[in-house]
Amino acid sequence: MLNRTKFKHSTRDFVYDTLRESIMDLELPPGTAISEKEVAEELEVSRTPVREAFLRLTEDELLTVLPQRGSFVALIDLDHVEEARFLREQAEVGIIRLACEVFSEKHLEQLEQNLKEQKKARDENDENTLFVLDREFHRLLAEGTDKQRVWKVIQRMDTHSMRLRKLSMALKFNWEKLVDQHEAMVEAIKEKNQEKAEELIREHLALLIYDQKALRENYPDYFS
Amino acid sequence: MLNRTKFKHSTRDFVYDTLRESIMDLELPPGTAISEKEVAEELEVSRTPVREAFLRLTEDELLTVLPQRGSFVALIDLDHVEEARFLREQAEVGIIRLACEVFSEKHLEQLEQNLKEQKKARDENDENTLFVLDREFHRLLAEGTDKQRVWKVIQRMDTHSMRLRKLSMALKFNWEKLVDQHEAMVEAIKEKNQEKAEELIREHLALLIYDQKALRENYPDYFS
DNA sequence: TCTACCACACTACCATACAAGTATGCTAGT
DNA sequence: ACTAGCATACTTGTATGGTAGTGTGGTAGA
Repeated sequence: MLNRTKFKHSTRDFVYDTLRESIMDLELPPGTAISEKEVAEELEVSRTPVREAFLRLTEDELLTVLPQRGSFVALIDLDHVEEARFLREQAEVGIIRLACEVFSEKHLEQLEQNLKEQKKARDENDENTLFVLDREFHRLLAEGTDKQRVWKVIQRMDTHSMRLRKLSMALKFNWEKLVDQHEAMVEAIKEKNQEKAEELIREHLALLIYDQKALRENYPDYFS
Repeated sequence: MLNRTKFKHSTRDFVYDTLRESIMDLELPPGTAISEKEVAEELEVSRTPVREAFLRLTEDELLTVLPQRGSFVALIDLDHVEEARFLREQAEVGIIRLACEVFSEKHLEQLEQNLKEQKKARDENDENTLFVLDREFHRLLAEGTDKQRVWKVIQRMDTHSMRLRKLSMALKFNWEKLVDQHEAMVEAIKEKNQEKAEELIREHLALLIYDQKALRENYPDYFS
C-alpha cells in the first residue's frame, strides 16, 4: 500500500493518484464496484477527500457513479478509444510538424537520450521501461513545441486506450518496430522534413490499433 | 438569481453551471475572489456541493485555488488560449475532412438549417444569437462525424479563448465574414472536397486571433 | 516615528453526522 | 410453493463542525 505521507500534495491528490494508478494498471479491473467508505477505510482517510477523488475520476471517465447505488470502474468503451486515437493523431501530427520548424538543440538532445535508453531497454526486453519511455518520448515532443497543455489533455482522454494497451501487452507487442519508428521520427525532425514526419507519426499511431476482437473475447466483462 | 429547483441534476451541478456561466459571461471577471462560504450562502446550499463545484472549475482552469488563502477566478492566460486554438484547429481539420467522406444527408440538412438561421441573425444584427449558432455549427460537424467526445474536450479547453472572445465582442467582430465562411464550408462538404474544406476551416479559425495587445491594454487586470 | 510582534479574522481542508434513494432478503399471507 | 411487501443494510448526496495555515491590522516597545 502506498504511503500517504510520501505525497507532498493534499490527501485528495493522494487518493486520486492511488486509485487512478490502480485502475490504469487493471489492478482494479473494469466493472469493479468500489465504495467511498471502503476506500476511505482502506487508505485511512475520511470520506471527503475520497469523494473528491471519485469526482475527478468520473470527469476522466474512469469511474461511473450511480447515485444511491454505487460506483464502478468504468468499462472500456471502444468508441471512446477510437475518438481518443483520432484526437491524438490530429494533435501529434500538428506537433511533429511544428517540431520540424522550431525544435531546439537542447530538446533534440533529450530526445536522442531517450532513444538511447529505448534501445537499451529493447535489447534487455524490458517492456515496462519501454512503455514508460514511449510515453516520455511523445511528451518530449510536446514539450519542445511548447504544447504541454495539449499533451495533458490528450493524456487525460487516453485513459481507455491505455488500459486496452495494458491488456494487449499481456499478449504481445512489436517493440522492435516502435523503437525503429521513434528513431526515424527524430531523423525527420533533424532534417526538418515535415511530410516525412507526418507520415511517420501516422504510421506509428496505427500501431496502437489492437486486435480488439481478440481482446473482447479474452476479457468480455471488461467492455461496454 | 437562478432557481435551484429548475435544475434536474444535483445541487453540485446547479452550483457548477451557475458559476461557470457567471465566469464565462465575465459577470465574475478574471481575478475576482470568491469563497466557498460566500457562494454557499448566496445560493442557499451547503458548502459541500460548492466545494465540489470549485473542484471541477479548477479542473477547467477557470478557478485558481490557493489553499488556506482563497479562490480566484482564473486570469486569462494567452499561452493557454494559443494552445487551445492549436488543438482546436488540428481537431477540426480532421473532423471536416472526415465530414467530406461520411456526412449523411440528415446531418447536412441540420447544417443548412443552422446556416439559414445564421443569415437571419446576421441580417438582424443579432450578435448573441450568432454567437450561439456559431458554436452550434461546429458542434454539428463533430456530431455528424461521430466525434462528440472530441468536441467536448475542445470545448472544455476553449474556456480561456471564449472569455477573450466575449471581451472582443464588446469591441467589434466581422460577423459577415463568419457566416460566409460557414456557407463555403457546407459547400465544400457537399462537394466532398477535402482540400478546400481544410483550407476554409483554417482560414475560419484564424478569425479567432484577436487583437490581444489592444485587449490587454483595455483590461490589464484580466491577464496573467 | 518606526518596527516587531501578536491577536484575530479569514481561508480552504478534512472529518463526521445525517438524509434520501436503492437493492436484497426475510416474512407473512395466500 | 409462491408472491407481495416491508425491514434492513447498503449506497451516494448534503450539511456542519473543527483544524491548520495565511494575511492583516493594531499595539507595544524602541
